[in-house]
Amino acid sequence: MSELSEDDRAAVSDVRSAVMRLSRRLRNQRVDESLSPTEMSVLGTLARCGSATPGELARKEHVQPPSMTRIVAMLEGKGLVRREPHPDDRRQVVVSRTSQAEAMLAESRDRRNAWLAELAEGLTDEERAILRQAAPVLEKLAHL
Amino acid sequence: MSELSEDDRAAVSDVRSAVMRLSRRLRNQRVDESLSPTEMSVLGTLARCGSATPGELARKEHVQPPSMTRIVAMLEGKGLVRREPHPDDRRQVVVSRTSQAEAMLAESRDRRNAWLAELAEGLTDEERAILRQAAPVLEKLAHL
DNA sequence: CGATTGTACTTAGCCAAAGTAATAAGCTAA
DNA sequence: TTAGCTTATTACTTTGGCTAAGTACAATCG
Repeated sequence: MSELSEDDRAAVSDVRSAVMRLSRRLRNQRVDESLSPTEMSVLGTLARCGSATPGELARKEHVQPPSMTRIVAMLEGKGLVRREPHPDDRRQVVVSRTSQAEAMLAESRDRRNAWLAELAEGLTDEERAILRQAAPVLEKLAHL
Repeated sequence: MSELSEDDRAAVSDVRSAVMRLSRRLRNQRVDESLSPTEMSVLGTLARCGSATPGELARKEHVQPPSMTRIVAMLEGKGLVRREPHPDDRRQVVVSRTSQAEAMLAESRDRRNAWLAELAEGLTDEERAILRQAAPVLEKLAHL
């Protein structure tokens, strides 16, 4: 395995504290009041995967199964997600988005523009470029 | 203000979900069992600033003053922080680290190496370079 | 000088989100 | 067929923020 430089150590330490602060702010300044960031994230995952069982979703989101059960129940209550019996295994459940969820996601994407624009004001073009590069790395880090 | 590209929008959206996932993992996989990431972050801030009042710390960490009061109380209870009266203004309090905190931080830094090394295995040199660049941008984003 | 207004921290109580433990139902393989 | 594993769920707890209200002190205005 590769050795870490002093700079790497400092960077990860900085990323760590920045991530904690950002996560707090994202919780408060969420664009859609009715959906927590995690619920939003689950809808995003479903957008990529099409459909999945609660267990799969829990693993992907790095959340315990009971939490995912709760999140799915919430989303189902809001009509954003459908729970269907698994064709082969009657223990399992298949979760998929409803058309209402797709409409909601589209609208939320629009509303997010205002917030993103405001956020982007504080960054230079160069910084935004760095962020574009960093997004997939953070994504990878989150799944490691 | 500058307009955002489609890529920028996608990047910020990805950063958002990655940050939420990472923050959850950081909460669980913390190196020191007895200290929450926020408490750790406060000690780090104190390491940079030397000493500060609870209000200053709350602003730096983007937390409400009552939360900081509780965090400082917790740290004081563990003997990691000292609360002294402000020399000029008897309303204020000056918080500073104890030598025990410095020892703790040093030990934690050592222990973090194992976790960092494991984490680094999954990243390429290029990705680590991106992370080094991204750290200050995330920091800036968290304070915007 | 005294009253009013403002500031800094604290206390008390609430809430959201995630975790653990225990349960129920269903699959699988000896 | 039964013993043991897996999946989802339910019930309860923990954590870590928040707001509102309270206390003590400072500063300012009449």
